[in-house]
Amino acid sequence: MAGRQRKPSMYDVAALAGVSHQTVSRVLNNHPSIRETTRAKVIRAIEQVNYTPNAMARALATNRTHRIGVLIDGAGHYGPNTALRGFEEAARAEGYSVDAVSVGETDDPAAGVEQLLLQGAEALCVIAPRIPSLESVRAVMRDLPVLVVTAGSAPDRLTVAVDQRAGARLAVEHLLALGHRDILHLAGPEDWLDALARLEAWEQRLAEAGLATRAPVIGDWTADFGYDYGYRSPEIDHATAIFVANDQMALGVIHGLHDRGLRVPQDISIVGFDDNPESRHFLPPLTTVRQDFHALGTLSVTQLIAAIRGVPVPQADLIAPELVVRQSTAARG
Amino acid sequence: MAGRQRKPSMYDVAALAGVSHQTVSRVLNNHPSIRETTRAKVIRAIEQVNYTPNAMARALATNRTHRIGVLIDGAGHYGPNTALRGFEEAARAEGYSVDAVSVGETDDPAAGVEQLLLQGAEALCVIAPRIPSLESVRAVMRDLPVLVVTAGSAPDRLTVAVDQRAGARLAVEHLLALGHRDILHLAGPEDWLDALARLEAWEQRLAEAGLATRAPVIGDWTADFGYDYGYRSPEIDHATAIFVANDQMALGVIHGLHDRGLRVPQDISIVGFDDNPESRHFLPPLTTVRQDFHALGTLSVTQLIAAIRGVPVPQADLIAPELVVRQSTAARG
DNA sequence: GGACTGTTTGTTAGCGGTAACATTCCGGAA
DNA sequence: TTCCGGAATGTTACCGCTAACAAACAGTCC
Repeated sequence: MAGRQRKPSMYDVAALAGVSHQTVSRVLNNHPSIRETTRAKVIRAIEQVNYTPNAMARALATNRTHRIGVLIDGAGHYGPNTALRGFEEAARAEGYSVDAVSVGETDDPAAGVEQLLLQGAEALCVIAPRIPSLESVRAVMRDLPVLVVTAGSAPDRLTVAVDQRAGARLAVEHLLALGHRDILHLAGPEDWLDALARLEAWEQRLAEAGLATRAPVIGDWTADFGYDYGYRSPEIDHATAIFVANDQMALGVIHGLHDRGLRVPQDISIVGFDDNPESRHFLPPLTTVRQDFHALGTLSVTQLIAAIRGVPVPQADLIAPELVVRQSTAARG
Repeated sequence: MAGRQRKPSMYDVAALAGVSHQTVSRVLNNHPSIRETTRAKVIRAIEQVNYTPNAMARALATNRTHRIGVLIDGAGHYGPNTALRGFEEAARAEGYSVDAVSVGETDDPAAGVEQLLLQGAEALCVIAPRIPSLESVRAVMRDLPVLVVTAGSAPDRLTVAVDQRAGARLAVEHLLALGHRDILHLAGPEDWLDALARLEAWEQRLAEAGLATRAPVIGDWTADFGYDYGYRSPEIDHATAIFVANDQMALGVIHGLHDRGLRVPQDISIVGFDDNPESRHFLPPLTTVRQDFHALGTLSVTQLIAAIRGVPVPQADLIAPELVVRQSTAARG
């Protein structure tokens, strides 16, 4: 009801400068045919009344909001959060503002999408998506550009991703090269595409090496889960290495193994995924697969803005991940 | 120029339902005097054309955006990020959307504030502020409600905070009780109010105990910095305990001490601050001070919305932090 | 039956911009 | 001087909604 205090409008500026409101508009939009003296007058008036344009009114008139919606899963985790920061930064540099909605396990992603549309998003970006998020976005794909930041094939939509499969293979190959033959996998939640890709690549690489794989354990990304797994899981007794789907769980696994009386890497090797800034300071420092999350965000903006403009976008190559070898892995004892 | 595809408006709905556009508006806003049959007709029409209201137009007409701006420092860190999630969640529940701008070390916070205002924020929240952010917000305090999530006194503005001083005292007292007398402090950046509060409380508590304090080292919140400090700092030779300003740095410190040949807690005790979800899985698990960041965000929303409505807001009490004792601290050897 | 309620609906005028068209201004060519 | 054409400015309409007022339509009461 109340309404905030009214701010000066173009008409106030126009009156003060002795011109029409449209002239003020032209000055603001750098229209070519404005006399230099007029422009100066207007600018002075703008400063005098401390005018700022009203983005809502402009959006209404132009039918352009310059706003990009981001639906983000697991915003509390390092990877998604870092990607979001990169996205935000790049978008701002291009004159777009971003409207981010984070969806948790229990939230309905469709509600998030709806909110983004209500706020007038011109395009949508889905970061680190779980399958439900993907589906809730499918319905709007014909109305506006949608980009998904994730592994997984995508014939119909835009995608930007670090190559999860390649990353997982790097991890497994590293362990194979060290002589490990019984390599377990502690996976991420099964409704996360990235988790799925890592799991599949692990299975596949082991199959290629002619090794049997045991059923992976499905975790929840948290260190707590990792601890439980490391402390209790019976299968660990027979294995010499574990490929863990993210660094946080890996930290927990190391802790759990420690409490169980197993030493890393002497008794068992651990490889993580992501390369969080903290991972190099675990005890022992964690061998892991680095992904450039920030670049992910930046690249997403490039693609989405091209799509908004209607420019044909070359489907970006997958970003290559990188193996970082530290002390949590060693040759099979 | 281009403009997205035009979506159906109230007029389209009105025409289809055979009523005036204003009646449609009334249905949408739950105006009391609408005949039930009419409401049904309108709702059916809304569904038929798949109408969604245009938030920009509504904002223009009402001069209300229902948007809250958040300026966030250190969005990459656990604490601020978690607070932001809590804030976002609570705001959405109240029917507000949040526009978050994250400012890094090098960014100009004033630019962030300006963007938030341009987007029509009705109120501003500053999370985990460094001093420059606070100053850039001071200028707009008379135009709209501003709330700062931080320690530090605040006669003029709204504040919500975990009691940093109390937290730091808990940490120091714990160490004193264990018999430590030479307690170092690795602080956060000096332009962070929270870091400052922790540092001052450390100094003060030691002074009260009649103990001398050595000049604290100023860190940057990162584990890398903590490692360097733990590995190299000469003063550590004389100390038996270190109070570290956050958990990430504490992780690095433990690593650095380890590489230096010092054992935690046998040779030296470590207390952190924040209680990140990972901290209980450090080796050794970290004794630290827990802050409820999520509650911080929720509480902020409550206060800001009250302020927007013009309701007098009782200045909230400081949220009490909690000491979590784990294995990184032990009685003085 | 007519004036008097209150409920339900319609009409009109903005909110603050931009787009499209109309107009004025000006220097140069005829 | 007159006329022309582009540059500079003004006018009007409209984007999609809400607020304020006006109108129509009951039902009540005397």
